Amino acid sequence: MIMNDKFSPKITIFEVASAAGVSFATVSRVINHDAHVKPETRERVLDAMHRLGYVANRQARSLAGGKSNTIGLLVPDLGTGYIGEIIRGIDTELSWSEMDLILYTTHRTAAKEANYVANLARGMVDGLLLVLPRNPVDYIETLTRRNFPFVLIDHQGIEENCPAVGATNWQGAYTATEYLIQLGHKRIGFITGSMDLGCAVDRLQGYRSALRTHHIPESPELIYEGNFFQPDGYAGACALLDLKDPPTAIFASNDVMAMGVMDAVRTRGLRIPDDISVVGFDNIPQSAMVYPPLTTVQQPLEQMGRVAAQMLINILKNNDKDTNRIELPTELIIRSSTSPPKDRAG
Amino acid sequence: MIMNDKFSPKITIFEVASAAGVSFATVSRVINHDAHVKPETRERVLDAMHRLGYVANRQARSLAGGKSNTIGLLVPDLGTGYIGEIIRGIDTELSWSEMDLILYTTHRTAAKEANYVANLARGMVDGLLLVLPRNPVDYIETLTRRNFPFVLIDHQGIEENCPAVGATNWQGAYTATEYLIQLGHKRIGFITGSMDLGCAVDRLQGYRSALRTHHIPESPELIYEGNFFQPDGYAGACALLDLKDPPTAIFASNDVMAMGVMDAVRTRGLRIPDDISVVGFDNIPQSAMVYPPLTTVQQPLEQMGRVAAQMLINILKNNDKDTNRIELPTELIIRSSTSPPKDRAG
DNA sequence: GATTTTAATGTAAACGCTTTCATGTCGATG
DNA sequence: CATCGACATGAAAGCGTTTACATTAAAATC
Repeated sequence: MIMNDKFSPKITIFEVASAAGVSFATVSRVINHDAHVKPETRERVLDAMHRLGYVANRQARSLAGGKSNTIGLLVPDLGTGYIGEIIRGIDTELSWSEMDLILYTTHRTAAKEANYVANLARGMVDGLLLVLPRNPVDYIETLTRRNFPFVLIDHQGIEENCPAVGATNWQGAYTATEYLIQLGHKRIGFITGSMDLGCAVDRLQGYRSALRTHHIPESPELIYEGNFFQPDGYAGACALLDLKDPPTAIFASNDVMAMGVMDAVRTRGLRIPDDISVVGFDNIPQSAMVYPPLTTVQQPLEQMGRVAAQMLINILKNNDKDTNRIELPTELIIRSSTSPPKDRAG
Repeated sequence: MIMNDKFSPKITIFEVASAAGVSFATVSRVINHDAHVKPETRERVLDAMHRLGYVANRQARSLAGGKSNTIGLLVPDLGTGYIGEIIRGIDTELSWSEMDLILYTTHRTAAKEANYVANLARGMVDGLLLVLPRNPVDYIETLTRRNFPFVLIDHQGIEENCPAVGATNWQGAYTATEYLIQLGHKRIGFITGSMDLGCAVDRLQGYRSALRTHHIPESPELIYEGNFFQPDGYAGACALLDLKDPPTAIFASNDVMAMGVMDAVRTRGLRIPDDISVVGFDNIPQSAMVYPPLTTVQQPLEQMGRVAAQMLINILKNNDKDTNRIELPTELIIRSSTSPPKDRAG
């Protein structure tokens, strides 16, 4: 039954009811898996529904039932594939429930973000999934007070405790930095992400801690503030390579910037990893495809989406208010963009 | 006004109406930009709405008005960034109208696709945007007969005439092939996409036509049937390079497969472009970032999304049934993965 | 100034469903 | 045999809008 045209004139519960010889209320009960329906009756109704090609009207259900069976997904943009991975996870998980997904792109505009949230929370959707929220402080408190279900994805707040899934950014950056140190690097450049994002802060902290642990003094000039975009990587690498005492390795806070770094390094006629080691963060699909393949810290993006969706559904179904922050482990993926520094190798 | 809590108890048109001292019908008129409202009254209502933080209930509007102000977007998946670009375009265009976007991922399952379409067309959405539809024949006819608005994106049907936006795939492949021929290549390998997709067929035809035009005999063994995924590129390249008389250039039907080709070529210890030239199709963001940067045929993905959204909105608003297939021009982007063949260059 | 048009607003009936409450049926109980 | 409960079903009241249709007020016509 692809699409039942013969019956095109709207099939409502009324039609189904009369076809099955019951009242429309009974049909509604069947739809909603109400226990108080005789199995035989249920069968008859189900059969009629099938025969007529009945499809429930979602808006009507929402209006009457007070829930939309829709969850809202707010993302900054869709450019990098980073978000795509997360959505894939969400989508997979949602396909088990009967929920629909409404997509909103904020284009990194904080105002738009707050506005969307305000509207959505007024009944358009039953729950909210917020990816990489810009400044959620604006609305999280309200959402919480209203008891409106939501889950933050990839946001480490300094704020209160609320449902969120993230990755162990600190740990990931720490491990990667330590790896570089163990290769023999002493001067390691770092390019930050947008510092208004918790994950960017955490990564920087991880880098710093690793240096501290290994008694390598931190040089402010080795830290370049970027914004998670590729040109920042390029600019950052240029700035770092222009230092009198340039780094032998550069750690970019995400893969996209790392690509920019690679570009800059190559432009200068330097080779990766022989002259400069490069490390990224995220493990987006193309990081394996660039040349040389990028050593990076893997974020379990798809899994993050999955887990977030599960959490939200759980809150929705069981009104389980106790779900809290979950951190998924990152993993260092060693590829070919890193090696011991030249002077030491030689 | 981020979110008006003081008034949290549901604000409906009734509340607004009494606050503005008018009947609720008038409020509805204001919302729907009805001409028959005195400007002064409209002002008063608008003011009340703003003060109370009124947000219209979408489900109710849909139910009563018969339209959902939502358009459905059906995509195969979100893995490659290819779709992301298209969505970006759609999203941009939609942000001007008041439409929402519901996202459905079919995971390349034809059955799921038909099913979604069936459901959606029954009132959940006002119109449908179908990206890279799998076998739309199943439902296009029904959709058309029902007069349900939809636009196909990136699908060249052999079928009847219906609203669609695509790219000049044939032309793009022709131009790229011709470029390789002009570089001096005589044996050019070709890796196809999924041949159940119109665009894949067109690209193959473009390749063939270019050969024919330049009187180069077509060798069946130089054509490898792929599926648009990276491993197909790898496998295809291996097969082609294993020929007794291997090609001096390989043209993959999309960038993702071209990456696979590059991988295979490097694995064999051959150099790009010195030993083998590689050309892709799509110009996805990472094609500029791989090494060497990939020569490819640019598809105006973002623009395709934009145009498709415009078309749909146009159909929706003006019931303009005359919109038809639009083909956006492709463009050959020459980067560093191509050069004259070795024997001739040497 | 009485009458017709037109503009502005109000009234009430859908829209398709969920859900509470009331009704009816049946087997079991005293 | 009358009574009680549990279970199955029906009836009806919303849910928050849109949209004919009806009404009123104001402007225009003669």
